[in-house]
Amino acid sequence: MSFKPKAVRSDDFKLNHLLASLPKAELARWLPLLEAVDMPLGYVVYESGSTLTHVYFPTTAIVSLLYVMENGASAEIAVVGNEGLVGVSLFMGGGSTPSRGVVQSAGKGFRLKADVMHAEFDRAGPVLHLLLRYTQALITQMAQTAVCNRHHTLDQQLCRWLLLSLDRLQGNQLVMTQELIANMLGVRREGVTEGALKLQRAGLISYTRGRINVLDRPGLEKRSCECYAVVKKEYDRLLPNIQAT
Amino acid sequence: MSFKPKAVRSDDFKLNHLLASLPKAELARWLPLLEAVDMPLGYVVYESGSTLTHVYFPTTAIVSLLYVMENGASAEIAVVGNEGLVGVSLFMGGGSTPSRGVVQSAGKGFRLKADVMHAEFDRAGPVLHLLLRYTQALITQMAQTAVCNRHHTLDQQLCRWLLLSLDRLQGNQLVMTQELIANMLGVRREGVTEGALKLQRAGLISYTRGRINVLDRPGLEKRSCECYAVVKKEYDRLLPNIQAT
DNA sequence: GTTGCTATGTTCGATAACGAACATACTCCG
DNA sequence: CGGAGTATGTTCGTTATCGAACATAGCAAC
Repeated sequence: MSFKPKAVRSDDFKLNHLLASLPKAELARWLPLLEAVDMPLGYVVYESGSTLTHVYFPTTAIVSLLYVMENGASAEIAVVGNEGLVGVSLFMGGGSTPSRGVVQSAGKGFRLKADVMHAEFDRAGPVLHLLLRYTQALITQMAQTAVCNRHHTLDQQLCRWLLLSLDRLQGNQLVMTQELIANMLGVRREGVTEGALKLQRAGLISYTRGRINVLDRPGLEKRSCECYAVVKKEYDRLLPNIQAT
Repeated sequence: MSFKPKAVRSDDFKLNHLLASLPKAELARWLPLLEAVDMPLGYVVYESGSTLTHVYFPTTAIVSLLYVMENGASAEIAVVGNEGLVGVSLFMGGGSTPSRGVVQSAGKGFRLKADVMHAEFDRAGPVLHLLLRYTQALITQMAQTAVCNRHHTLDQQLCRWLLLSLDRLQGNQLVMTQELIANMLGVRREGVTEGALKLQRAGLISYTRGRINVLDRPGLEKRSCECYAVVKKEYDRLLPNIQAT
């Protein structure tokens, strides 16, 4: 029996929408090179300023891109789940970026080595255009985060954030503490508690110790600011083959 | 005498750092296709959701990318001057973006038609990598804007904004009203007045009716939040051939 | 020089979020 | 079952910014 390096054997990769939408030829090239990885809560996918060694394609995990300031405070810039990929700076140029990628909801994913990614990108084929369209959608999310941070209330932003996370998960339960949410939004934990209480009292969610059940999704959308819809619409426009979970 | 379509005759294009850093071969192709344009204050380079017809390379003008909300409030996402280009969504994919590009400081620039840009991009040569590195720098600016909007005071943001604008101009005078600055930052005009007064009293700037003179640039940098330096450093890293004005 | 417009300055109460301190309550583990 | 650790709830004074209203002052056109 010969040694066989780890390779993708299941169809799990299809859970990632970018991987699922690859043309057959590229998929055939990628499959032997994709490495399945566990992405536990808090795992740092990449560190601010460090050279990226892989690009990650989450399937069931969610990764937050966040910036940590000199004084330790942080703010989320964007969130990436099964709709996308973590590490755009690898193919955009530079190979690093002044933010951090942290797993915000535990799960699995796949990764591809940097040199493989570069080679694929340099083929200048359909993969390039797919990745750039994804990056454009990510840019929209970042831009909208900036706007949202400027103008919208914590309550609105909480709704937006819950919806963004929900879109990247199966089911309607989020496993995360209010403390974690506060860190992502860059606000105090108490503020999240108050916001969550309002939502619970209104019957939109219910939660206990790190488990949030969304009971009324349309209700959340109503309470959210426009930012959620703007971003969602832009993802759908730019990546039309990629359906929501 | 045959008709000669308008073409670039002066060396003004070199004022734009991206154009100046083009390899000779690409420059030769581009020169006959570059169109010199006036960019007056308030000129809308592109509108939210509209299909881009050109990519703009400012030389002496500054363009703000901003998002206008449903209720009319606005917030700046990023600022582009002679270091870059307006209209990345044209080559990133989609051809439009949910923001608006507005001339924030009058001046001149050059533009290139969409189909020319696409053709250049598809050559997958040095131009592609240059444009993507620029886009990566722009992404950093957007991300940092999000962080800044979350955590920093109006006074700090005002300093950051003045410095960002100053970097994109020759000289040390900014021609813009406090009202305009307020619109860009997404704050009240009164807030800008108070911030500007503090800076004037501290001897860092002096101004009258839409003309701001920067007297002490290092002083401004000290009062600014870290965001300015982070963004500047990233531009320098990603576009090393491109010097500040 | 007067009139009108625009830019800047000033004030006041209202509000959203902060920072800190502390109270409760669930759940896991022994 | 009981205790430790963690998650959530509550309160209070403080601060930055808002929204609105109004005052001053430079500049331009007649």
